[in-house]
Amino acid sequence: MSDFPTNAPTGATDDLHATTTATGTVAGEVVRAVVTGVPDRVSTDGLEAKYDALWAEQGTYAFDRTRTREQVFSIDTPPPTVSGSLHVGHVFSYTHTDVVARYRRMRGLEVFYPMGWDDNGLPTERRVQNYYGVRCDPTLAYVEGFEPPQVGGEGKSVKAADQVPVSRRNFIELCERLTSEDEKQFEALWRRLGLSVDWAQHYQTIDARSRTAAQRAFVRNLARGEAYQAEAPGLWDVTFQTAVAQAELEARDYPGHFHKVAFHRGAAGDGTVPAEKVFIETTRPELLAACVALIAHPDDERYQHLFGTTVRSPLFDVEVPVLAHPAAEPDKGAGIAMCCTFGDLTDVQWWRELQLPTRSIIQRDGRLVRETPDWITAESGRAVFAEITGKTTFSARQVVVDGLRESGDLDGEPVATQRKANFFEKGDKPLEIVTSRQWYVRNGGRDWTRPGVTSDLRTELLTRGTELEFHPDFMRVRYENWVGGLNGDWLVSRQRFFGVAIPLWYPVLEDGTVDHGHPLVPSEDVLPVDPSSDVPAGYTADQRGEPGGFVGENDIMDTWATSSLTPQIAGGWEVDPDLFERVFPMDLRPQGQDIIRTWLFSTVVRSHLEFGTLPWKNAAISGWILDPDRKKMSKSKGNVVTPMGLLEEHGSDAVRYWAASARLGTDAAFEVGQMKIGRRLAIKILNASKFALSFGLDAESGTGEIVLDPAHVTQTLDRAMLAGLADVVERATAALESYDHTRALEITETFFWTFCDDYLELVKDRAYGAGATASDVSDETRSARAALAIALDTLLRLFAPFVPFATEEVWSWWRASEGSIHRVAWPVPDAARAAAQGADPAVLASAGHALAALRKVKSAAKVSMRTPILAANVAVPAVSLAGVQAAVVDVRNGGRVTGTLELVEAAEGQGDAAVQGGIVVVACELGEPEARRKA
RNA sequence: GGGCCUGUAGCUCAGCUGGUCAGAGCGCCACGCUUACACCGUGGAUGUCGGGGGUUCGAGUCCCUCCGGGCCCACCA
Repeated sequence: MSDFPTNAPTGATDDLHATTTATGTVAGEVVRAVVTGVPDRVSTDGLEAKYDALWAEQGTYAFDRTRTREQVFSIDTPPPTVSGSLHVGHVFSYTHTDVVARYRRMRGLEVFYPMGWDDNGLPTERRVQNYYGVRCDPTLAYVEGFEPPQVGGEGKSVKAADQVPVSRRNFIELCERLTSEDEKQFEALWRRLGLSVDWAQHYQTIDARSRTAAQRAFVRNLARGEAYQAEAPGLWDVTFQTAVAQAELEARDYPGHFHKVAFHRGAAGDGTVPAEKVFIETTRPELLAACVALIAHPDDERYQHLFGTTVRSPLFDVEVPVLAHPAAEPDKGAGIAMCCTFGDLTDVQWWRELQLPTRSIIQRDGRLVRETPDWITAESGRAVFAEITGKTTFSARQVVVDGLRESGDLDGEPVATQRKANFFEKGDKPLEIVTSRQWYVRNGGRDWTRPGVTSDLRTELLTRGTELEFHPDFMRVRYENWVGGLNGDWLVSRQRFFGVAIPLWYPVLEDGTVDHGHPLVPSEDVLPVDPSSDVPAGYTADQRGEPGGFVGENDIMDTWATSSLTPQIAGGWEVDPDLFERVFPMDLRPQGQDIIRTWLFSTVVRSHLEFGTLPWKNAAISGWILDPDRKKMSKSKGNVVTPMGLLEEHGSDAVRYWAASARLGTDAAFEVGQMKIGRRLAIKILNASKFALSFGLDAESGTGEIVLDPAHVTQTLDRAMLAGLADVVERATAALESYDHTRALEITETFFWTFCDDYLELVKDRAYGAGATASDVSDETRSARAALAIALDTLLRLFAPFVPFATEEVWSWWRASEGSIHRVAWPVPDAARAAAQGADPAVLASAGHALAALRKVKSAAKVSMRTPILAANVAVPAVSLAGVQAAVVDVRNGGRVTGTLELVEAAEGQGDAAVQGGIVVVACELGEPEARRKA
């Protein structure tokens, strides 16, 4: 990918931007809207394609990079893994982000909303291998114009032997080729969902810009002493044959057996001490040959006499010391442990602290070494080992256990046990511990303070955690637990082939050995480099691997080493400084809770080390999608219900509604029912809007002018409705400000249904203004029409972040000249409140209850709602009486009361406040149910 | 073993700093083709707010405890 695309605003986008400032109804000004193009029959079908195209054409979501940092709201969007497939969980969480983006945009902020694609890492590597039938071999040279042996080996894996080895650069090119296809599909889905992403702002985690950023960050870490290499025992995956970081660990149940094994203590030559068997218990008897000591707790009574002496191992007959160490737990196993190099991390601790020798027998492929080790000197021991050389740990265990049983050193039979073992999250064999040279970046996992700084890095990072606003707040605990529990620095090197290379070379000394201690570092201006093909400064290509020459670092970086830089990559760090200063530090990082320890934390580390700041102010954490049976929705199940299928079946607004109904940080059920409700809401918005805009239009053309003039709103009921709406605006805004989109939606939705069911029913007769012409309407009619238009204007804006397609459709019927609704201002309560003239919102509630009471009579009488009421006596609680009276004309119209409507104050205890606000129809005379006249 | 979240009508969930908080929608029942909407409308029924203690004049709402569900970390002898 080339340089960051610039977005010089076009004329069209310029106009749209201009409308982001508060104007019209939002500012309480008079707006004259021309209604055109309201369809006879509304539908949500096809809105996605129609408006996606329009938004793209008009650049509705294009980022205007003339804005300053204070005017920008920047989002560090999670780059989805393109080699996987999107599932409903993605739709869910990305919708949350989009709601925030749309809200902030309407608040007048210029939203920087990029999209990245994560094509780094093992899933892509495997997919490229199978798709093209190749594998990456970094030792090979780049081949210009390489064509893979096959294209489209989808689904079936190609045997390693049949894969054609290619250079890393060729492999990366194939990756980019393949993922660009995936990206098209992903983009199509996101567009259909209505994400207001600026599609000009996108990146791939393997593209040149990302590789440059990752290498630049690493080189700078190195220069500041934050990156270092060390030769040390570490967790190792034998399947993938790579080192694994703490963050990639997963503890899983793993079946094993306890073996009670005897070590032998010989009798003292002078006969003062008798021969003794010392029993240990182990689940890894195959490591017996790697034993370097037996270790018990210093206070353990049982072993006091053994400390400082030696014992001999069974079968191999190797002498090992018995030592004391507080990490030994007396109540575990036999209380005395066999320390091997290396069975687990405790062994590493003992080995390090007690300065034990290294006796490694497990190779990087998970098999035992092929040569019998020299520390086994006894003939019998060497003979036993010869039987297990080159075997897998599993086979070796069989041999050793059989041998122990035969020699009588196995006490009893192995006892089955269920233990926890560490696994690489993508692997299926327990991790081994092998010694290797690796690169690390400091992350507070080990004590470290920077030169000239007194604070410890871990403390600094914990402080950053307190500065970051987590939504919901309790997610911070996960960050703190993780940072507090780190037990080592961040292992960033991986012994894989596909990924961003560690940008280093090493000198080869005259004797042919590689001098890892003095890496050759590229200057930043030549990045990105691939050390396997590029040549360090001052050397020539033919010096590669030669004495006096150089070798390239073969390792690549952890995928998180790139992903931890997404704000820098998307923001154009060092590539586009002008952009970077307008968007960084970013405002928001949305992400899943499962990657707080990886993505979130590593991004904080990188930003802290490089800039001494947080990478963003807010972190919005979405929950999981659960199956109806309350289990986390599995990938397989999630793929059965494809996101695109969902959108096609229910409509994007509907699916968004379902997603937006779930709070941040809370798991949500996959609920088709919620989507149906969302669809209903979208359709209701279309229908109610069509109705609210229909009054006073020219009957012939269906067009006309609607005047949104607060001064026209003179009637109490209309003012009360707007007073209620003002409260809704205030509360919904407060909710969105605190990242509580669910609440904002709920508040708006509740009001909207009241607006439809009660207010619209109450005022429609008055709004029709029977007999009135367009130019000559009564004040009452004009008031209803203005109130309807103002309310609709506000409601559409409130709904726009959640239901972007239906609201845009309605907007297009009467406000198209103002551009997209998604670029107009978010409403403020003041405008509606001013129009309400201090009216009490309760008037609408009271009138609505009165209407409901009248409807109840008809419902109970099983007659149509059109049935006229000839006369009625209605008891109204004192608190509501004035309100009902103030809107009595509308109540009569809504209830089709043709005769007398007598309102009396309800007696104490008359009516139930929970039912129609306590309003009771005491007596009622129904007219002829005209609905019965069927053709 | 440590920690976080969660348990409210059949289902999905609201109930914010303790006092109309016992709610919404779906589903269910009955009715209704009303000049926006049958992809609809109107009305109705539904719960010892997981169990048990406690604080309080008063507790889904605070405290303790137990039980159930989900998740994170630690635990590899």
